[in-house]
Amino acid sequence: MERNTRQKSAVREALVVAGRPLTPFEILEGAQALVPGIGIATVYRVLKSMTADGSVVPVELPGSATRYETAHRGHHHHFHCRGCERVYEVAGCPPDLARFAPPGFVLDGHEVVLYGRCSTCAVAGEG
Amino acid sequence: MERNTRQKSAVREALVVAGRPLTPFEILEGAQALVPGIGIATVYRVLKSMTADGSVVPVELPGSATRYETAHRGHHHHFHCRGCERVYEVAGCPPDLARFAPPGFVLDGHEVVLYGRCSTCAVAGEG
DNA sequence: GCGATATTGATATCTTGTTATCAGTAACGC
DNA sequence: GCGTTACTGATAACAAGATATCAATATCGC
Repeated sequence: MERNTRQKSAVREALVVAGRPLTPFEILEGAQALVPGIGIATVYRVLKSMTADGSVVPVELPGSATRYETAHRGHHHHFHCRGCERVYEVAGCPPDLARFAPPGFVLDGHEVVLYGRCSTCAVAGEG
Repeated sequence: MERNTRQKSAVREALVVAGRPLTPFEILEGAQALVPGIGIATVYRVLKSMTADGSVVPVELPGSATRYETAHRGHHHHFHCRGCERVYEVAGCPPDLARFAPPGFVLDGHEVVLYGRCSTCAVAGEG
């Protein structure tokens, strides 16, 4: 039978607190604040089971490692900061994307990724 | 001094003929039709130099290997077929994406990826 | 509290995409 | 046509992300 462990709670909590998609390594850092000593293997294991049970969903963006976010967040897209490499959730979605599909193509999904600088990096001018 | 070789021409030709972003392996297949015996290492080498001189640009999409397309094709996006995994170019672009960026965020680029079935796979029902 | 066993942490291993190595080949200025 | 040397093909090596291994530990029904 599945057991509730401090490690699983820490992973879930790290994702909830962040409110944005995190890489396994970012999750590790967040979870270590709650459970010192937690290892990356455990993070991957927990993410795998949470993805399987649907409580967490993978977020794949161009050219970077898979991130994870809590499920049931509604349709949304992402903003990828070029300064800190963090990914943020953005509400809203361009209407009528189907008109861009070539004739005869069947559209069943889409992904929009915005690039630029988050409020912190825009001010700091870093990166 | 740089030399023109049949291999370089074959890689370029494969990209031009396809008219869509190709993976290094797809390029290899296309180039082998022109130059039997061409190897994957050469494809990578040629792509690297063409990317460096700007005649070819890398196309990174979520969850798949980097593809390459000829440069100077103007602003466009891509359609990723779930059936054959081929990626097609799509013209057009949703207007006013800046309104989706959170307050204080500076937008300097975007990527739109459409998913579904290309005309061939839509008819075949395969995948 | 006890015991069965699911889970963990450290690390080795695997996978996929890409690059380096190196001897043999071919492009091109002459 | 020749010679120099950039280029090629086969394959070993790398890199990064993810998974497997295994002894030690912690959870939870009793």
